[in-house]
This record gives sequence, C-alpha cells and structure tokens, in this order.
Amino acid sequence: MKRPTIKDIAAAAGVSKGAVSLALNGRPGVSEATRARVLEVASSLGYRPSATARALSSASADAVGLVLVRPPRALGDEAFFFQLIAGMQSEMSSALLLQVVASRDEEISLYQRWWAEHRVDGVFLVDLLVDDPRVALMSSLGMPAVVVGGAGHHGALASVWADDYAAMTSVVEYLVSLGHRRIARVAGLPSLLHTVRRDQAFLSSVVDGVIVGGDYTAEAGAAATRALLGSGEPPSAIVYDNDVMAVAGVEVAAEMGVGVPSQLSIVAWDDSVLCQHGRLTALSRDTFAFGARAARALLAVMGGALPSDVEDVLPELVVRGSTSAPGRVLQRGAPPRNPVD
Amino acid sequence: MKRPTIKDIAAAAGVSKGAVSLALNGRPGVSEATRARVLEVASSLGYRPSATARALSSASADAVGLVLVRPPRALGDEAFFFQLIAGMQSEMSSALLLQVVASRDEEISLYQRWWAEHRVDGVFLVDLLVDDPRVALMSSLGMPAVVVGGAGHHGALASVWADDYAAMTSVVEYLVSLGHRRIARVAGLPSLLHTVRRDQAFLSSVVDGVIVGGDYTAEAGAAATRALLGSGEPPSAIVYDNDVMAVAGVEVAAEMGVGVPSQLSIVAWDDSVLCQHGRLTALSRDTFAFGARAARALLAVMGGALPSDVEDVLPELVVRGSTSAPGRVLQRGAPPRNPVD
DNA sequence: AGCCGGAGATAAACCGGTTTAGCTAGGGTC
DNA sequence: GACCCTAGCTAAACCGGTTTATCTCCGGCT
Repeated sequence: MKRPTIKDIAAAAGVSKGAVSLALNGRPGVSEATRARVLEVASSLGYRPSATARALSSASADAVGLVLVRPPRALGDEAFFFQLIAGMQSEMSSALLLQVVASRDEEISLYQRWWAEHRVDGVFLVDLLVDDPRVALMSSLGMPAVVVGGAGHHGALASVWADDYAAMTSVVEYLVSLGHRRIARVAGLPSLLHTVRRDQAFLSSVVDGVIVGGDYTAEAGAAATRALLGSGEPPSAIVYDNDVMAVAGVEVAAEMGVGVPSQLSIVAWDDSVLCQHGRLTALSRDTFAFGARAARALLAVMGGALPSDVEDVLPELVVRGSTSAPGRVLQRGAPPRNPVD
Repeated sequence: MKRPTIKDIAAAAGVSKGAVSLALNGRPGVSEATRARVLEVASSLGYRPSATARALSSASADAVGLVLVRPPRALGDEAFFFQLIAGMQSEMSSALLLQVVASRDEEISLYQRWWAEHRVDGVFLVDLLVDDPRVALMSSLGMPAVVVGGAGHHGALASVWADDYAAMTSVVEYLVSLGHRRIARVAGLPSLLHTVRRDQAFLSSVVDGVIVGGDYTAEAGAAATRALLGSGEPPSAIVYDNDVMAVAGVEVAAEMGVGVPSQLSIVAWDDSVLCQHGRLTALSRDTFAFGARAARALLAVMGGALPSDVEDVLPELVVRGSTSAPGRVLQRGAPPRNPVD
C-alpha cells in the first residue's frame, strides 16, 4: 500500500541502496546488467523518488520560486503576472512555489529560507528595483536566478528583458507624428526600475512633457487623469503605465466631457483583453511567451549554463480607436467606449 | 556563514539534539529553564528550521498545493483564478505549490506524488467534475483537501461553494421579469460540475431556453453568439458562463447589427474589470474573499478540524447597460461598447 | 608467481530534523 | 533503607535519498 522506497527496490533487486541510487541516476559504478535489473524492478514497483528526501541530501528540490510583493487584493486585476506564470509553467515540468508577501524585507528573508531549506532550485526576480538588493543577495547565496523584466544586464545574473526605453521612445514618436506636442505620462511605482527607464525615455523624447505618479489601480489612473485634464494646459495625449489606469482614464475623460480621441489620445502600456475590448491603442507584447522565455533561461542557469541576457522582441504598438491627430473630431471607426451612466 | 542547524543549537546550549527539538516545538520533556536557554540560543543564532528535513520525518511540509488543468495559454485571461489565488495567499503564511498540467491523469498522479513526498500539507480542488475521482482519492490518501466551488457536500471533504443553482434561477427570473421569453445560455465546459448545475437550473426555470457549449475563450463566445443570432428564432437574451465570452458576444452582436440591449440583453457570469468597463450586467461575487475563505477552511482541516461545508454568499446581479426589456430601443445611460471597426 | 589496477558492489556516513527507548537523579511511600 | 515513580535528559534509530570510503574480485603485466 505504501509507496515503495529505494530500500524496497534494493531488497527486490538483491542489491544495496547505494547501487540502486547509482543505477537510477545513470551514474557510473554499476554494471549495465545490474542497472537494467534495477530499472526493471523500479518501474514494476511504480517507484517514484521522493523530492523531499532528495532535496535534503543537497540535490534538486524540483521546484522554482516566485515571490510577489503586492497588496494581495490589487494582484487579482493584474493579468500580467498570471499570463507570465502561465508562460513559465508551459516550459517547466517542475512546480512553482508561489508566495505573496507584504514587504521587501519579507521577500528577502523568504529567499534565504527557501534556499537554505533546499525548497527551490532557483527563482524568478520580478519588479526589479533601482539598485535592487536581491541581485547581490542571489550572487552571495549562489542561488540560480533570472531577472524578469529588468533593464538589461544585472550583475552576474541572467536576465530576460524588453527594451522599455526604445518602446517608450517609439510611442512618443508615434504621438508626435500625429501632431501631439503636449504629452503626459501616468507612471507606475517610482521605485521600480522599469518606471525609471520609461520616465527617462519619456522626458528625453518629449519636448513638452509632464509625468504624474500612479500605482496601477483604477483609482490612481482616474485621479491622475482628473488632475491632468483639469490643469491650465491639459495634454492632448496621455500614456499610461498599465491597462487598468488607461481605461480609468477613458472614463474620466468622458465624464469631464473630453472626447477621446478627438480631444485626448490615450495609449496603454501592456495590451490585454481589457484594451482589446475597450479599443485602446496599446503597447503589446506576448507576456506568455515572455514567461516561457524566462523559464528557459532559469532552466539553463540551473543546468550550469553561464548567465545570459536575453532581450525580448520590442513591444509593438497596436493602434486602435483611442489615438488620433489632436483636434480631429471624426474618426474612422468607432471611438472607445464611454463610461457608465 | 552557513545557516545554523539544530545540531549547532544543541552544541551551543550544551544539550542534545533531541532536547532542542522538544524545546523548540513546545513539547513536554524539557524543563522550563532549558527550554528558555534553547530558545535564547536559537534566536541569537538566527535559527530557522528546515522545512525539507521536517517534511522528511513526516511532519509538516509548510506548503499547500493547487493544480490547474488548462491549456496554459488560455489561463492568462482568466482573472478568476488569479483573484482566487491572491485571496488564498492573504490568509496563509505558507507557500502555494502551483502547477499547470494538461490532463486530469497528470493531475491525479501529481497529487499522489506530492502527498507521498510530503511536499504539501493539503490541497485545493478546483474545477470539480461530475463524479470527480479526486474526491475518493483524497479520502483514500487521507490528504487534507477543500473543494472550491463545487456544489455543496462532497463525500468526506470540506467544501467552500456558492449556490450556482439559485444564482442562475435569479438571473433567469430577472430576465423574465424584464419581459424576456426566449433566453439562451452559452455554457462552460460540460464536464465541470458547476456547468451541469447551471444547466439544470437554467432548463428548469426557462420555458423557452437553449444551451450552446463554450470553453471560456473569446472565440467560443463569438461562435456561439453567431450561431444563436443567426438561427431562425434568435433569443432576446443570452447568459454567458464567463466574462470573456460575454464581451465577445457583445462584439458579434454589433457586427451583425443586433443592438445591445435594445434587441439583445447580455449577462455575464463572474464580474471583472472587463465587465465593469464594458458595462455588462454581471453576476458578481467577491472571488478574493472566496479564496480567503477556502484557505481558512483548508487550514482548519489541516489542523484536524472536522470537514465542514461553507456556503459562500449568493452572487449578486449587478445590472449595467447590457440588459433591458426586449424591443426597447432607447435606454437610460449608454449602451455597451461596440466592437472595433 | 607476484603485483597492480580498475570495475562493481557494499556498508556506512550524511543531510536536518523527529521520535522513541533508555538512563539517571531526586522525591515520596511504606 | 529498599522500592518505585517520574521529570529531564541523552543516545540512537528513523525518514529516503546521495555520497564516500572500503572491500572484493578478476584480468593483465612483468
């Protein structure tokens, strides 16, 4: 009834525990005849090695880790992470150990614990900060890790990233080519590295630009939009750092009687079902594939490969109904949806 | 440099390993003086027990499991699961072992493996099937489990559920009260228990009803809608089994020149940002809280409590712009958004 | 014949905990 | 004073693997 252990195999095959271990793991030290017999017995008994015991004697834990630092409630609407996780899983046969924590400190100590306890073989690092302490931590622990969505090279760590700088530049160029001059950006959390990169790219490519902070929630998007449109010199275009804030912006605009895109063009960073249905122009990338790529990179590092930097394809701007030349009233096709009564 | 083990504590405190174990776990067998000294030493050395080693000697694994059976790509758009996971995490201090697999067979063997290897202390069972084999499996393994979103009582297992039958009945009653007679339902996967429950409730409360199958994707929602609207007797209202299919339905309707809600009322099961922004009437429930409740139930079962059935609050119908009396042309407020040009 | 080397296997230590059996010292009982 | 009980602790086994040291046998070489 109980699941067979290596000891049962040894007894059944008439050899020692050690020999079974060598045979099962394809290491030298046993004859081909013995190996074949052991494998035969093992499969007939339906043997499956215990990852727990294996992890204890400093071998593989058969799991990789991911820690998210977010207020849990806010997480649910962020399709991005779930897409990413789904992509990661598509390339991995091992399980993902997931935990949501409230602070960066907890995150750090969680990594230390997981590594010390051999609970994971490696981790994904997301939401990279400016001068992120995790980079040094991973190096000092010798823990395989892949930086997901950083800004290129990070210390001795492997990384999978997209060029946010170039992407932002291309968005601004598109808006400028339509005739926009006064452009605003509703940014994400200022502590995140990619926010800084986008800020830099935005400021260096826009002549008359203004940046307002946000935290990816609809409320923040609405507040920022209200502030921008209510100011003395409202922008003719706004670039939002995620989809949720962008749709909130569309609603606020309608509420304030500002036509989209006739009086205000709107661009969302990261495409989603929400943008597709809301017909927002969005910067689109294949997050699922991105996650898959990150998983491959982590597997490579865990396999002993040298850390490499993989640059993802540049996000592509998908033009929909929320952008046009400033001041034009009629558009080809329907404008984006207006808010609820 | 290395993390201290129980042996280091024992040496530093001048006692045996066994005594340290007893002291740290608050079990009798050591004097209060010794216990205090051990705790003192342990905290000064920054001791953290190894979950791996602990799991090996048949104690807690400090993790709970969740297996999702889905084509990974389809998963990303299902905000439901991520909301659920976020809610679960909010109530648990342990990590969640997550794996996405392709088939039910893999799922079953994964549970067996996890349990045999002491990788998890318990699991959440989602997407319950009609006569789900997992229920018997959990009982035979003696594995703590909570059925999430089933239909009430399931064998000897604890369960957290919402009354889909009553919810569906209330939706139909609402539509009938508006004057609808010919109502259609675009269902989810027929193998899922809640699909069957909703089917039953739908058929028993609608006089002139028709059910079309779907698989939660936008494509399925669009195809089903096209078929329904193109038939000889198109319905005046459609209830969709999720948000993605519902918005796809809105777009197909517009494409075919069928006004929503003037000629067709649309209701989505499970509210989301998508429904809110698309202004769809939706059956709303607090998925985050649902996940939190499931986590509490699992913790209770793992703590030795008797399995209990917790019924979640009835989903509430949030009426927005996609429903009205049939045949009315003008609505108060704006209709839902039309599809892209 | 004698020596060496290597292949093939085993026994035992180890990972970091938990648990059980056994030992010792002290106190109470008669 | 002999006896028993128990609190408090230690030593050792155990969980299921991996890894290392050791042991045996056999063939080849001089």
